[in-house]
Amino acid sequence: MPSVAGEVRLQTMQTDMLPLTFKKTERLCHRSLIGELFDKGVSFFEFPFKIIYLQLDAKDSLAAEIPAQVLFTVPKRNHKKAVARNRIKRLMREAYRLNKAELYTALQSENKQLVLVFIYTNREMPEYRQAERKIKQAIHRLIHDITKKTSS
RNA sequence: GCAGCAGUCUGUUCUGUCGCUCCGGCUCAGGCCGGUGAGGAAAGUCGGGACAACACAGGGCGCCAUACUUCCUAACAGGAAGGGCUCGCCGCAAGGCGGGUACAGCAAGUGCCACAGAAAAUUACCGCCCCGCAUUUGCGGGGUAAGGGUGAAAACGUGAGGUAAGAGCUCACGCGGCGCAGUGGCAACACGGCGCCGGGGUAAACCUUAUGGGUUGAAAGGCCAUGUAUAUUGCGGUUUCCGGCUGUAGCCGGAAGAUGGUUGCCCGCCGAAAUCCUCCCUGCUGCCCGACUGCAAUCACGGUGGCGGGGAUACUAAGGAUACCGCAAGGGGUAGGCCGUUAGAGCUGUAUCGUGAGGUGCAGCCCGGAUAAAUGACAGAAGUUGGCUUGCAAAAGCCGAUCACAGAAUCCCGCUUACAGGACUGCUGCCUUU
RNA sequence: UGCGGGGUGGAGCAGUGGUAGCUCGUUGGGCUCAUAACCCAAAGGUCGGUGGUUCGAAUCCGCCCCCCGCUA
Repeated sequence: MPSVAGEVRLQTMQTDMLPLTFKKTERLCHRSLIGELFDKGVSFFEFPFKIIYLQLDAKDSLAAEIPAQVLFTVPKRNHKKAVARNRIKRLMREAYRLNKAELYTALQSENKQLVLVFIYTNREMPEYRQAERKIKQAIHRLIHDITKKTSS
């Protein structure tokens, strides 16, 4: 029964410490911060995503209790129709929302804050499951990068 | 029943889990509860408005747009009804039905009409006819536009008269145009009558006529925060003359009137802005002292205004200071918030008026408001549809389709374009049954 | 959001109603021992699409598609 399996999966995730919400404070809305991110941020590819992130040093812009602010974007060049762009962004956001807990705990343990952007670079429409897998991989790599930087 | 054409409407639903936007309520807070949430095209940005800022006595020219009539509308290049023209089908015909239509004027002027052709608009190559000279084919002058050929298009058509040959030159019938009055119609127009005329096409060629049009767009605009921009620099100016009143400081009227403004140009018109007179110390008092956020932005310091007190200095409009007005130049900085912003040419129902687009009345309802931009993801079920299997059929089972076009960005009315499938209406044709 | 410009052989561009052209490139031939240059010749174009106006449209008009640019 796939329905039961799906519900079980969600219930197990609910038992985690962090809730699965995705509020406005977790999204990157500040114009100048976005500019700074694209200007100075570090980037890597996890096909079909390009991820750019920037660690914030002082607590200048973000509120203290928020570990990270994120932004999802799809270039108009690859997807001409607004419907397609909206859908891809929604899928990305959903995958991030369900898998961000690990990143948050890692950041809190390192006492760091982060702004990051996911850019969808493929011309094809994504499958949800595939997108979720790739975003998980990207988050793992992100955690790896952060912890390595602090240790070195 | 099927096909074609034209038009109208609709365009997936339910359940569970986890989420998002806005609104309301509760909570010290994390958060919780309730409600709410894409389209017929939200698209293209092609018309027109609302709204906003700036501008604006008025007239002429220019520029842009529109173009059968009447009506609808806030308005439109939109729509409705009607008329003309045209195409298709049916019919022997009269006519009927359906589709299309940028449909004012070339008979106001100017331009253009390749090639061909004599000539593309004051035509004359071949031809026909007359006269003169040669008397042989021909040459010269004139008349003519019926015939020939060219072309997309050749100077009303047919017949008769007429003539040297011919020609609307004349006549009959017909076709078309203009004018006049008549009948029907609100009108476009239709019908028949009289008179005159026969002028090719092209205005999606310039143009003419009529009508309309201020410019810029929510990145408008308002408030707040930040910043040295009310910065700074240059030029010019904050009047002159006349008359009257009169308290001699001004007031009233007229003329002139810089830089300028008025839609691109011209005329014309508009067009005038100001106060003060040193500095220091001190008391009381008012205001400012971060928009947002937040339960809360206070006090003090500092700044500034008012009313006082004290001290020093100066002695009166020559001048000085600051301020203001217009034009030109002008490097950089801020990149945030709130309002505008969603109750509206609104939606639903109903009655009524109208052929119709639509109008009016009554009742009920509140129905997105985001801003790197919410309206979603997953799972299941139903529906639709395609394929396969079973079955005479009805139907059943399995597999598939992330199930048409597509996502609000100030709002509204239209137009245009995209659109799986489904429903309905009208007309035409064919077939079947009665 | 508001607006502007453009689409013509393989490439870059002319052509504003009357037979679609130029330069480079391509192909064939010549010249040369050979290549380049040079000379001669040839091929190659639904003029972005689709309707309309006109005797006639790349050109004029409507609608649609695509590309580029400006506006913070």
